[in-house]
Amino acid sequence: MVSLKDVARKAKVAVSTASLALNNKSRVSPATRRRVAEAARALDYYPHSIARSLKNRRTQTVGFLMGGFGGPVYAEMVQSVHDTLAKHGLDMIVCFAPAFGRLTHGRMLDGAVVLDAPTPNRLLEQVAARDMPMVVMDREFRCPNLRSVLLDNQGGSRAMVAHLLARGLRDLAYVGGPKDSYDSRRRRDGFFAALSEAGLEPTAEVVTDFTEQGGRDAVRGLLAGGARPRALFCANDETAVGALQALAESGLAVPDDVAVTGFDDIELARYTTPRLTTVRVPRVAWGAAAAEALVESLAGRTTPARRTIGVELVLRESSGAPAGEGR
Amino acid sequence: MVSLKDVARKAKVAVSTASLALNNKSRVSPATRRRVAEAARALDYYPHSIARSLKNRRTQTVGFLMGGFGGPVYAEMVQSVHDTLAKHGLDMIVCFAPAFGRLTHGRMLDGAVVLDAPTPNRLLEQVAARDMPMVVMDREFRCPNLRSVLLDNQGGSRAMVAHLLARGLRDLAYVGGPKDSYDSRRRRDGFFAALSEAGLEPTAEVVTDFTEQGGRDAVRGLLAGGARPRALFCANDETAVGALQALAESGLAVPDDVAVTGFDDIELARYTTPRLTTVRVPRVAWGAAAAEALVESLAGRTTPARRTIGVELVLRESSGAPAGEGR
DNA sequence: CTGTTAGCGCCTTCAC
DNA sequence: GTGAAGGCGCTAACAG
Repeated sequence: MVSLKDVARKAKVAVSTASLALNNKSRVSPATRRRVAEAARALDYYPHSIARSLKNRRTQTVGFLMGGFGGPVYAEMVQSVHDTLAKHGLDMIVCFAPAFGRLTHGRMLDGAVVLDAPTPNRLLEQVAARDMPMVVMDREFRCPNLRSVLLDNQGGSRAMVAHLLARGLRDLAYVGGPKDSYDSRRRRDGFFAALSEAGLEPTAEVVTDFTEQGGRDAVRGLLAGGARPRALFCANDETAVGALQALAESGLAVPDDVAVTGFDDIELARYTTPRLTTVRVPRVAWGAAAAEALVESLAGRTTPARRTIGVELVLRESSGAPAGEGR
Repeated sequence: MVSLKDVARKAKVAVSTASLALNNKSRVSPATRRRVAEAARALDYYPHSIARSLKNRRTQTVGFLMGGFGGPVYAEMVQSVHDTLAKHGLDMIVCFAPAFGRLTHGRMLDGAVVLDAPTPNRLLEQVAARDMPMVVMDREFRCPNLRSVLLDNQGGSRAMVAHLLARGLRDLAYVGGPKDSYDSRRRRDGFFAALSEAGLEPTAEVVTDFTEQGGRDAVRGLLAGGARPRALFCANDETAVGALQALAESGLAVPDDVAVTGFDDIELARYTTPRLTTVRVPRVAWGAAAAEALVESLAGRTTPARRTIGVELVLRESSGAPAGEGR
């Protein structure tokens, strides 16, 4: 391990001078600067990030707290967060709940992006109180050092309901997600609000866990119970995929007997039979916006405490939209 | 920011004593230990990881170098690597090529797992030479501080070829991936070896970029050129999905006119029409094995320089396997 | 058992 | 323009 001291010795200057020279800081004579640079190169010197961080009180690293990359929704978004941070010279460390406290409290991180519903507000408040800027993507939260970058889930649900109603469908069933998820709750809010504004009530409501399996089971149960909605509004695509399977088993035609819609626009949505009408969540833009917000906070600039990312309806055959649309 | 010094002062002991007490190190009298613990709690003290790392010369963090989480193959594997490392008290920092040198040279990392074909061997050698243990998942490499954990790509290809031949298919075309990918090259090796051992030659060979789009274009080209293979051996699933689309466009039936096989067993493979026969890559086991190998290296234990992870044939309808198999 | 001392590698006043 | 000294927060000898 070659340190600045070694470089200084080789260049026959004091460590401080070597430091200044390498960091282009104060005025150092061109001659010494060159000697130092040369010595550094000769020794293959590389600054020790940890030592530097200790001194600067900045690690150039931000954490991304999430529940797991498992789902098809996250990958692109995480990538986007990473890339955006990288553009600003920041590294990203992926962390799950167990490590989060240690990482933040230990000041291993300069800041964090959070997308993990189970994490309690209290923990976020604690971390924020220790003066660590954060951006949350899965809840509204008013607190110093904390900003929210959220999806317009309600808007998406409303648009979807409007689409279904416009197609003349009236008996809509809601196949929902976990109540501990912000996105899930807001999607539900939008659905119910839109429906009641139209003077309607849902035919049925079931709750699932946002998985394909969960969707299949829920819809099987629904059908077994004798319900015959004209449309299933599923709160995410994976659930909708399960719903399609359950309907196929029962010999019900989609969309002629029952229309099905999802939410997220995962890749799979273009491959189901029929292809799935859904709400596109702009994952790249979402992640980038979150990262940018954090960068601003780190720079000490003031930014809106809350930002909303728009979503977009994607019409395909599962809701009876004309074939060929929605690629 | 409350430091050990504050705790020591509050507990009326020396910093070193406080350190010992909190880390349960040397024998400290129960009374002092308690006083220190209490002071720490009262002050809401948390050790500063960076300072600790500087001293210990260990960051408890390992890097995962990859090309991007984009693809459907990576998510599960990365997750598995992460979880395995977490079990050993290590954090994982995801890094892409541009940041890798800085992170390793700056000793921000204790070690690294590498899965990124474009990264030159030379860089890995440099890093290894700086005494950083690494595990590579995408190349064979003999070098101190470096071990390989690889997929049995050849075995998978051979098994697949055997399956196709057993179904009586003879005119096989190879739809390959990028030549700079280790997995891609090995899959090709296995295919050609198995075929030539059977005394056969491929009908055609095309190269793609492992994407769906690439597969579609390649197969379109193949068909436009007048080729009429009885089976398309695609070197990954995404390519195979593209191939299925191209065949559908041409009105060719799968598997009756042309059989199609993939490699990886991504989720999508169960949803194509017909469902895709492929080689299952055990992503969780693969990631875990890589992580374990790194942990062993970090602990200074000697481990085999190379380990191979087995793969498994998954028969579905696209190769004419009886429906109902392969879930 | 506890305190004193000496760094880890770097950066940054502050004199010269 | 350059060097000496101090300290970031923590740990590990070594004394007492």
